[in-house]
Amino acid sequence: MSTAEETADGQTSAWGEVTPDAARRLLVAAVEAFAERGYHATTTRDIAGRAGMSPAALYIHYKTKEELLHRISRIGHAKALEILRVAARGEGTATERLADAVSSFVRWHAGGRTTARVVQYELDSLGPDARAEILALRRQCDAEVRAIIEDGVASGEFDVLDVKGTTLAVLSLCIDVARWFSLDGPWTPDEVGALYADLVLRMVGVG
Amino acid sequence: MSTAEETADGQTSAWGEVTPDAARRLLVAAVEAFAERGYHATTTRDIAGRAGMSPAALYIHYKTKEELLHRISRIGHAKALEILRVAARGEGTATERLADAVSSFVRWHAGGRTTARVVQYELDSLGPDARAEILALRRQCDAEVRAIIEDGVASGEFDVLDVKGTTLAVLSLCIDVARWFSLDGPWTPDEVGALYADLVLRMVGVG
DNA sequence: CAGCAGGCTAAGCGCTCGCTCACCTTCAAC
DNA sequence: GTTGAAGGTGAGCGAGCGCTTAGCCTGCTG
Repeated sequence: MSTAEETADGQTSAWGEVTPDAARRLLVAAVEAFAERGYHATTTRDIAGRAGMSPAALYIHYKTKEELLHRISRIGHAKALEILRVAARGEGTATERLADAVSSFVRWHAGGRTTARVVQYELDSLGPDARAEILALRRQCDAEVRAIIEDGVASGEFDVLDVKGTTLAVLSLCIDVARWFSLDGPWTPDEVGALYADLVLRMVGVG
Repeated sequence: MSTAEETADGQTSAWGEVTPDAARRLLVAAVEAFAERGYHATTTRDIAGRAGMSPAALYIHYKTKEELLHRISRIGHAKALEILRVAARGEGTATERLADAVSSFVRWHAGGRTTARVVQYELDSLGPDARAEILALRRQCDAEVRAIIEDGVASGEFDVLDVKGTTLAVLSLCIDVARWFSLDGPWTPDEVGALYADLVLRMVGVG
């Protein structure tokens, strides 16, 4: 195995920042377990077992099971925000930037749906403080998409009745990909990304 | 209290078919608890407590905690399917029927989001047999929406590149309403229904 | 009134959970 | 070669879980 690790669903992980090695293995194991069964149905024994360690080893690197979820959520949301930022603040027309944002955001949710599922659906299992921190990142994601749509409306590219509602719908559509997407299904992440970019452009009145 | 019961989020329930009274109270309590905390984080003691009964009372009316989820899922999916059927098989053009289907489906997810959340997001907590039964209902929901879209394509009302993918996206958009909608937010269920019907018509190229 | 079936509870069983603790190994520093 | 920090284990604690059981009310039947 090289230094670039692979998760079960083939996504090149962004967990490189997590050290030491044992802590990263535990984190990756937790992502897979949480995605499969949900946070509450996952036991610390299961996580440690997947990482090839004893149950007690988990507590050398993490204070609680919830800290694992918190770390996963923060890193995952940071990655999602980065993807949207790059697209939103890139060059090109609002149309091009929106298509870019949607297709790359959807590709991330489809290709890394193990991570995305945890990040998007296990939020409520966090305590109030951690939850508030993550919700702040989420609001920033919303702001990036809204900025593109507002640009498009201002330039006359888009025809949108309700900017806030449309922004929410676009993000909602992308996020829900993590719920239904499967690599066994008929589409690749790239294909869903392209399809969704087209659908979203129609939603904002392009074409 | 009248015979028409109200859940915490103000939805007039469709639980009238559940008898006797104690069994219905337990079911409504379970819906609320599952929606708030998720199936695995909900205890049978919590459900019984919300229904004003002792923990043991639950097992007079239901064999297991999972049977509660199963019953909720089946009744909820049947209701969702009925909503789509009425819209899909009503009179009018494909455009009118699609708008009707989306707005009423979204209204159900928003107004009864307590129920909808359980129905749409706790499916994986069911055992294989129950899960398969519910997935069959879900496929019927998909078929109803797809039929409308195919009608619209055939009549020339719609311009759709990928009927299967667009059907999935439409349903996905509607379902995700249950995740984010809140009565404390800026919209009523009716408003979201109208907004989403407009967005979906744009997705299928009605313009 | 006695008999009894259905609905309910208090108590608690067996189990697994998140988490801890006493102890062991490895290895770099001196 | 000794030491001490870092990383790991096996055993197990207290708590809470889903679920059961013995027995108690209540109201209908004869």
